[in-house]
Amino acid sequence: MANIPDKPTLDGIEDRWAAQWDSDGTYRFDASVPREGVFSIDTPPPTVSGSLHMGHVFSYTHTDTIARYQRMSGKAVFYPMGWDDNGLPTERRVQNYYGVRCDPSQHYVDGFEPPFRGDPPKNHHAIPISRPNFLELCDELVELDEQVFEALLKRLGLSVDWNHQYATIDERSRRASQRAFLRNVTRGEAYSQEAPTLWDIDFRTAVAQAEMEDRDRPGAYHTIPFARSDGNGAIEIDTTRPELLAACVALVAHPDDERYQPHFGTTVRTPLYGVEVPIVAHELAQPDKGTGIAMICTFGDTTDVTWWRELNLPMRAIIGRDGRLHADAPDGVDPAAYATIAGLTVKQAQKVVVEQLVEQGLLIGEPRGIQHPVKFYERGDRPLEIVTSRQWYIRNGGRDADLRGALVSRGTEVTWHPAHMQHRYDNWVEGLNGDWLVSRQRFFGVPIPIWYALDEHGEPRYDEPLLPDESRLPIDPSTDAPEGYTESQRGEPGGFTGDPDVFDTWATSSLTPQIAGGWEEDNDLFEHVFPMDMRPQAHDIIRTWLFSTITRSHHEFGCAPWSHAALSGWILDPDRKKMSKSKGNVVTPLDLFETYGTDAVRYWAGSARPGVDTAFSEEQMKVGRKLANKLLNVTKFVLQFGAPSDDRSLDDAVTDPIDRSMLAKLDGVIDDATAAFDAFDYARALERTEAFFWWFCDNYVELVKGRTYDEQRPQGAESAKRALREALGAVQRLFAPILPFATEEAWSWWNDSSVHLAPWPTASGTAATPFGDPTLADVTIEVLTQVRRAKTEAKRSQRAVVATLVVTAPLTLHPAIDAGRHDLVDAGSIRTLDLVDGATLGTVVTLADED
RNA sequence: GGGCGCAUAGCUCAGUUGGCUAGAGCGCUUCCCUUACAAGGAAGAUGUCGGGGGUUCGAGUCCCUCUGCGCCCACCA
Repeated sequence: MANIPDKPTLDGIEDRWAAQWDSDGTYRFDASVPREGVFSIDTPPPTVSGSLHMGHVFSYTHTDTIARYQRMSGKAVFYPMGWDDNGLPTERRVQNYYGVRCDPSQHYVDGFEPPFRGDPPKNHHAIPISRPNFLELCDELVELDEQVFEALLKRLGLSVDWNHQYATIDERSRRASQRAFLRNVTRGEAYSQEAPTLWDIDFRTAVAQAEMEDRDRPGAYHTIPFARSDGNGAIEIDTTRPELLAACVALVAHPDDERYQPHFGTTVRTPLYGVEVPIVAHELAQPDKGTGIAMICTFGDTTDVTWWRELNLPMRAIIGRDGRLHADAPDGVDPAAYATIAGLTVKQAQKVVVEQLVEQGLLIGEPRGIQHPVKFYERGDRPLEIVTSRQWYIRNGGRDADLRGALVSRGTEVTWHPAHMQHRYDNWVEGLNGDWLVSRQRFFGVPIPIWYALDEHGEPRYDEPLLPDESRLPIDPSTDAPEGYTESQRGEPGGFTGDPDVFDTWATSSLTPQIAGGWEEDNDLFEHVFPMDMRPQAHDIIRTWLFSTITRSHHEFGCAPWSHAALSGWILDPDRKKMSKSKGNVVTPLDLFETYGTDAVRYWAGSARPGVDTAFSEEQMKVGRKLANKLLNVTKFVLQFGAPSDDRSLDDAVTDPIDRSMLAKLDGVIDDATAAFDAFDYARALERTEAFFWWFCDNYVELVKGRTYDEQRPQGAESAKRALREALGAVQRLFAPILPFATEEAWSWWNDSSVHLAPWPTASGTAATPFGDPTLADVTIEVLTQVRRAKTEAKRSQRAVVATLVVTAPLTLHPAIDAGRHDLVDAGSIRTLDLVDGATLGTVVTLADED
């Protein structure tokens, strides 16, 4: 037990207590507790690609309050920490940090030293290095970043068990990711397919539906005539992508469109290239768009893919993986005409094609500028193209109504906080239009653990992939050989080749409950924590992380991966706009921790209702600091009265009606806060606790402090001391989830063990006993308030003596006022108090003259 | 086009099954160095609960409708 300081302070308590919790193992998970006594959390692994920002502070605080409440409620809390260091963000950061870029054609250099470590000059050209060298640098930087993150999260006071950590690129994650995938393949839940795929031409990788977003971009309608093959005039189409004319395979109109019905089954010739293409009907064609008839290209957008597939149209692809037009003309296209655009970028080609159309009089009118939504990879800078490539997919219901229904149904096994977030999940799952593309043509990721046998011509046999035995995992098919082959057979006819791709980062992070829980690695642990109790996350990644995690759990275990999903909101600028990264980084979390104290920042976060977007507010942090400070001061004050002189039961010791009334009020607060935390509503628990706390400090303590000193009334003094300590202890514990540092500090002055391991308070039951009326004390306090008002209005000090106080009150209130009479006289410095009968509560205050 | 959320004091927000004159904090005004706290304390002013209609003895709360804002999703020629 520590001594009570003369001058309580919040300064420095974070480092002191964080170190203490570390050395005491305060938050260590006890894996011996049976599953029903465990509360397990599927902690979001932050992307380790920069710095922690206020969004992290906000949502991790919310989770931590729940973890702390559950721990105090007697649960063994499994609260691991993961790092998402796998994937593109890390690759980018490594490039920018070391001034290098990955070039798989380079050879490995032993002991390679990068040209820079941090901030290469702007004019520096990234030097190409081998894939293994690049991956080494990824590992190095990720290690550094994770140390910084861990320090900051400890400073935030997260009650994470730091013995349970993982990184999405570490060996255990790679093993889990590959194992889960191989099982998906074996059960037919994953497959590879050569198909048109959304493609980012800068990153040169395929992109999944979930990673795609719309951005408004300027474009222009070009009206172009297609000459009818029978020589009878032309059909005009509108297109925003004239550069794709060479890729045109058909024109399409709605089957009910009378304007075009006569033309279905006939053909036209493409301008410039002279390819004969059919006019076809499909209900996706919209009569009110443009001229009502569209050209189908392979491929301009995802609708083209649908048409191409459903109408069995030929392939005439012209866009390559680098975003440039293929060197050779596709089948049927006039090579001379195509040569003028071969090798150009999409943008350059459009310019050339439009010029050619104008020259040949094939552009009707002027191009009409519009703003229209264009599909982008969420991390990309140029519009997505669609190219054909072989990719791996995991079935997610996008092409199977039964599976889709099953996954929606899994969503109903989860309790959503707030409840309406489930709509977003349903909405997403029901709107899927393809399976989940998991392969990526990148470097820093979990390798796809597959080889392909090569036939006698050296061509891969994709229909018969070679799978490693699970005991070998993790493997890298680019350096490991499949069973039954030797490394010398790599790339040889009759030999094998490794799948060159890696998994999308979501393919691994969709397994966080499995990875953190020790799936197939520590079966005992896994049985104690899975399915998990809580998945906390932001609502913008319901369609990615949340959905993919449910999908993997559904395939592997046939259950939902957790019973609760807690969705946190966004941080908004004070002007209610979504907080931009740049702005969010101006005020760093560490600065705020230093300025206001960690508890104050947590108070701001904890004041936000679950799932509600919340304005960034330093004003709220100031209020939080005030609260934490008050808690220390009132603790010091209450404790200085000393411990009660005996160990009678609470019911026996607290005899004064005012004290019993206060405890009854406290009972209600404890019940409310407990119910709120059980419903994951930390904000409501905080609000109720806080309201009680200020009432306690401003009114109850002021009212009874005279009595605690009063040697004439030892029983009353004992009652007050005991009630004060009872309430203090409850309040400290009620605040502990939100303000872990200040409560621990205050608790340590009169307890030997951590407040965070103390039992969550329960109602004393005072409310059901004599004088256990929570409103009784309020009558006395109302009178006290009127006395205070009289002093304020008289511009006198609150210490001014009241010569006589006449209280008028209905008879029903007289017992309450008599009960508080002594305390009132003390607190108000009242010489004589007369109580008379009257219709309403009122007072006449006569102040004594000033000396 | 489909779905979801929000609208209460100048600002940020509570208001859980409908129930006394609608609450808190910040900000604002006045006063007080009072023995836990001046990074404090006491007191005070402030609202057509977005508009309209309905159910009810009674509606901020339930129903309908309109308006405004925000988010998610959608095949975007």
